[in-house]
Amino acid sequence: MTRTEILTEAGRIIRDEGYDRLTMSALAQALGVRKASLYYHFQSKEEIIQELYEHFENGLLHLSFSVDFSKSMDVVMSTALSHWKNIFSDKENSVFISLIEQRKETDERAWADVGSLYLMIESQSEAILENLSVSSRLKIMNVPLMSKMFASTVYLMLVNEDESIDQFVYSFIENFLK
Amino acid sequence: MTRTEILTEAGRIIRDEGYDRLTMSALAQALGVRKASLYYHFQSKEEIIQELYEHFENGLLHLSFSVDFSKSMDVVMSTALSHWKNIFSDKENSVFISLIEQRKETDERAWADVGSLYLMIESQSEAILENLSVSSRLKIMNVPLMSKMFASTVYLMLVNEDESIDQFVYSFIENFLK
Amino acid sequence: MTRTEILTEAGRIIRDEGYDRLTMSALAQALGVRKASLYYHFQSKEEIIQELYEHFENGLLHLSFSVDFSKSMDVVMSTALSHWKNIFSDKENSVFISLIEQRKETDERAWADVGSLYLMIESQSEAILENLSVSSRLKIMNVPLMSKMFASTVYLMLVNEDESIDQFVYSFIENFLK
Amino acid sequence: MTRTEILTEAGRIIRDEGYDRLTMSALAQALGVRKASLYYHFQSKEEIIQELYEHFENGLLHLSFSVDFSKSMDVVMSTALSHWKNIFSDKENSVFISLIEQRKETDERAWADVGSLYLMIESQSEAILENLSVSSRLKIMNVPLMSKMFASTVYLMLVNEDESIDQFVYSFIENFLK
DNA sequence: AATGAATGAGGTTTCATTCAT
DNA sequence: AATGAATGAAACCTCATTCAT
Repeated sequence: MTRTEILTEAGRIIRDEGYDRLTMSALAQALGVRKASLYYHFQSKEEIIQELYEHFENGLLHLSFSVDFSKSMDVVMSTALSHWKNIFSDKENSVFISLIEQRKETDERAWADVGSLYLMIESQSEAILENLSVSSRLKIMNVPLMSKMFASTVYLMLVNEDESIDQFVYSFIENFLK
Repeated sequence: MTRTEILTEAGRIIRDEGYDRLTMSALAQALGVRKASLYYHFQSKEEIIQELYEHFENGLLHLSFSVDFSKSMDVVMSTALSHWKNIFSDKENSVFISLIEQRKETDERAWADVGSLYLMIESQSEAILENLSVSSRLKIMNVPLMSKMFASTVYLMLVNEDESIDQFVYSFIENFLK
Repeated sequence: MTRTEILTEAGRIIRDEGYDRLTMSALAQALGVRKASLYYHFQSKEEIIQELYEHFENGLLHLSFSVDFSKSMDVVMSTALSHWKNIFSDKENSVFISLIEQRKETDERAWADVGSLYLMIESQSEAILENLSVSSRLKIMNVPLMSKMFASTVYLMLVNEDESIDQFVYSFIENFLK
Repeated sequence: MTRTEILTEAGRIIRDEGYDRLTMSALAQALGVRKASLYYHFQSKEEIIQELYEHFENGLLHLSFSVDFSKSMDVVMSTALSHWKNIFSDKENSVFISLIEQRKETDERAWADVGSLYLMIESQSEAILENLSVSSRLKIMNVPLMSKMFASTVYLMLVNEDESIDQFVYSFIENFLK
């Protein structure tokens, strides 16, 4: 059993059964190991949780994302959407998102991470819309305003695993494409 | 001590200290009462929580909201915004919102309530935008799309107590007012 | 089960089985009660121990002791000896003495109490010897010096339950009686 | 890492942090080694402790001590005092003394060792006082009695690291020197 | 000579709950 | 209407020890 295996299982429990079901007993049992063994790898339950945060903060929140703006608007938007959907449906990331959504009201770190996650979507949205607008492919006047609205919608749908997100994005394209 | 007093204090703890800090001990102590006394009023902790849900589902989620569309668009939107802000900043409601946000990943009822809450905002937004659009006061073509985006943004800002919500709404008005 | 009963049993365990055998499990079992019940009466194990200290500090260390110096030297010394022996053989006090002797190297409070206990013996010894000396019944020149030596010997014998303490005191009287 | 290094560090922990802080984990960590490594050198924690006892019983308690009684009383006493102070302040011995003082109520071996240690002081004191008395340099009649008192005082002061021990011995000399 | 990994036993504490009063 | 007292279950954690490598 490695640190990573423990973290993975801990994440799985948090996402599938809920944060408050993550107990050292449950974790040990799920790993087919005795409780005490967990303490060989981690000093405390808290350390496990902090490591989960760290792991994902260093990964998910620092993902870079490049778009080829020479492509048509359809393609640009589809690419972005795929990118986001992949991020949010990725097994590992979904653990993190579940964690911070459950803990954001209680744990300042989670709260900050929720903010960062939203900001990631918003800033990427703005970059895309800005570019498309500048290249006169979008009939949008107030880009920052539109970006905020677009990002909010996308963010909410991603977090809630709302499957109609594709439909929304296509609608958006249709409506604002010049 | 009444059922209501217990519920109020339980809500306060959930909102101010977090759901997992709501223990029968903490609740009793906060009420200046012994633990056992709580069981005179409620059969279990679960009953307290379910009652909290019920109380707010019957109140907050069924709030009706009427707008006087004879007023100018500014006034209509301002009124709606005030209405929403009042709802979300209301002490009692903030308890509920905090509860469902903390429990939505774990508790199906909370998940459903989060959905309902969002829907409330969305349907009211749509009604307003629809009306303003029909009366030609808004330059919006696709009202459902715009409503979704508007509602998502407003909802996120309300939940996060983002104080720039006024600014957002005014920007929106400026941009889409004919 | 009362607080006092718990304290009594805790003391008994410390004295008879050793400080490190005082566990909440052992204590509960000895009292015919479940572990959790102890926490109704005390917030923590530490609280039990501090209460043991307090109980005895307020009792044993503040014992007043009056001697009738009109009696003969034999009687005065016998009385003092009985007084001390009673104190040290008293069941409750022996618990405290055992506690502080076991903890004095680890726990500052115990260390201070050991000091106080010795001082009690020393100051009472000095008072007695001083009086007997002033009334010319003792052939002692340097009373403080002699008191210190006498008190040290008595203290060590009391703590170690050395049964030859009577013999020592009688020897002392014989030797220094005018 | 040698057996001796382990014993030294174990002793250091006992003296500086207290017997109950001596855990195999703490010991290993202090030695910059993994827990399991300790079991290469010792079969058990108990073996470490027994070895500590043995080591010091064979050393400290069997120390011989010779005095040159041709010197003046001042010198004889000063020499004895230095001898004792050196023993008790010696780093290695202080470990042992701390150990037996902490364990004497719990561990019979410690109890016996405390007795032996005291006896060492007492018998050496008696030898000195006897000699000085026989050679008419002390105005002491009952040497055994005086020795016991002197030894008790010295012992207590040594164990408690009472720095006024010099003052006490000088007072004693002044008072009983012929 | 050392250690990575695991573990059984047991430690303190918290929790929701019960029940006689 | 309230509570004093108790409790089973389970939480987190520590400890000495083992064993294959």
